[in-house]
Amino acid sequence: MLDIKVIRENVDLVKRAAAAKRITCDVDRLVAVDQHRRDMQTELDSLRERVKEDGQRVGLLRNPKSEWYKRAIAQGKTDAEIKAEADRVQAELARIKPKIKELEDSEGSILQEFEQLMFTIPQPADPEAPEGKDESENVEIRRVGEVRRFEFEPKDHVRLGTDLGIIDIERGVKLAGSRNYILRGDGALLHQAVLRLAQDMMVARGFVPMVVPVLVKEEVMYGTGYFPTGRDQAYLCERDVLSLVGTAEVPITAYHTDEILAESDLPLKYCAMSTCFRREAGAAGKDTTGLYRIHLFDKVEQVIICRNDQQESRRWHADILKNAEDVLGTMGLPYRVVNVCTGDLGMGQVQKFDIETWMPSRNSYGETHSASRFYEFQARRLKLRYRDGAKKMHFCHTLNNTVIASPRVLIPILELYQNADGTVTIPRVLRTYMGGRERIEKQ
RNA sequence: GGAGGAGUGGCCGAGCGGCUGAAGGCGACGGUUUUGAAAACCGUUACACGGGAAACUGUGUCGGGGGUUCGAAUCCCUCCUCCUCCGCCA
Repeated sequence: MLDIKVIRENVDLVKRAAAAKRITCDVDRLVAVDQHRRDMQTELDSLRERVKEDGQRVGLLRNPKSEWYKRAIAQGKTDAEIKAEADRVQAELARIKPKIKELEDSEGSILQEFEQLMFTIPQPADPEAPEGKDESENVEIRRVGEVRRFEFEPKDHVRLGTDLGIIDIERGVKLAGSRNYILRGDGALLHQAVLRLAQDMMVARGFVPMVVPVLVKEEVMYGTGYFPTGRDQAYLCERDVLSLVGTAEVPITAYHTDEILAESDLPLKYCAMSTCFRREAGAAGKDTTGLYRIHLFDKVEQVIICRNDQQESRRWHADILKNAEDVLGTMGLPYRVVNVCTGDLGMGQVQKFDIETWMPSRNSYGETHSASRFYEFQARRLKLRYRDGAKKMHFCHTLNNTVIASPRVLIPILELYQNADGTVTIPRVLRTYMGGRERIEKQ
């Protein structure tokens, strides 16, 4: 959400920014509705002021003990005259009342439209985000790690996992439909191992671990920017008006909703491991094989809430990016970092770095992490504020990044660490979570 | 799920139809005093939207929504949340 005052004064800029993001929104309509809304408020305010003042007068005129009443008597008015005046004013007010009600009703619908339009205006991208139409124009920033060359014919993770008895896609689909899977034995353990490793690293870096709701209220989805635009990507529990989150970013970022924090509280660093639910609507036929694009996965997410300062926000962005890179680094996985172009940015993101990890079966880097900063876009929607030393109120800045998402990350792990005999060597850092074992063998 | 009770400012807590955005206390902040600190005393201490260059000013907000009334924190309806008891379940 942007500040309506800023939109009013920068209509062209907002339009251009939306165009750069390839997001359609009706800025002109918003500005018109805003004007309408303000006119209406002015009118209503003055009407209400009158009701308030005159209503009070009625009370005083009807109260023989009031100063007003005594003064009127002193001026030579009779009780009957005073009563008549009270009746007159009261009758007049009674006539205004339906008019106010009528105005209030139309104000309601205008406010509603205003809010809806506000929700569709994207946060302008930062100048550091490259201009581009879609993900094909993302810009690679760096590559880290050696891509392994195989001296034998490598298997993809599905073949490998199926042969080892640790991945069972067929039965996953039997139970839950396409894009579902079952991990068993060392597959299940490996999944939990990477999550634990990631969480332990974050805790060591001062992030507060949390366990959060994954079924949340609509306002939380709106607040974080996933609604209304991304509504079709979410599983809804309509009977209860709750939505399953696609990431723990949602509940963590919304944690301090409606609060006014102290500047000294900031930055707040949180992480949470949670299950993530995604409908993958519109992705039919895309990435259909294996554990890449699935409806349900687990993820450790990191979120930072910091002061309203773009430079500081940038620094934390670099920080959370490094956290994720370190997780991949410690597991010895080769990856590259990509600066996401404007056309591939979401509603509220000002800049996003994706980390893509090398996946032999795809013969390319595949996205495993996504680090975004929002400036105050989410904070405005969530009313997430703080007071500075001079007691001035500001919206916070928010940022988030994946720490690890599994089973997607199991793709590079299994494929890159496979051996000619079909076994998989367990990366050293994961062994403590796997009973100290060195390899995964057929079960 | 059934029966009761309760939701007021950062916190505690008054108010139960009018001049109450809300007494009092605590906390926090600023000041006086002090070598410094404490104590004491004085003052300040919500948010949103609108108007205004600003000073300032109008409106709304006492869990949410609706209603009664000239006028509602106060009365009525409804929803939500929390507490207690009973039932059920992990």
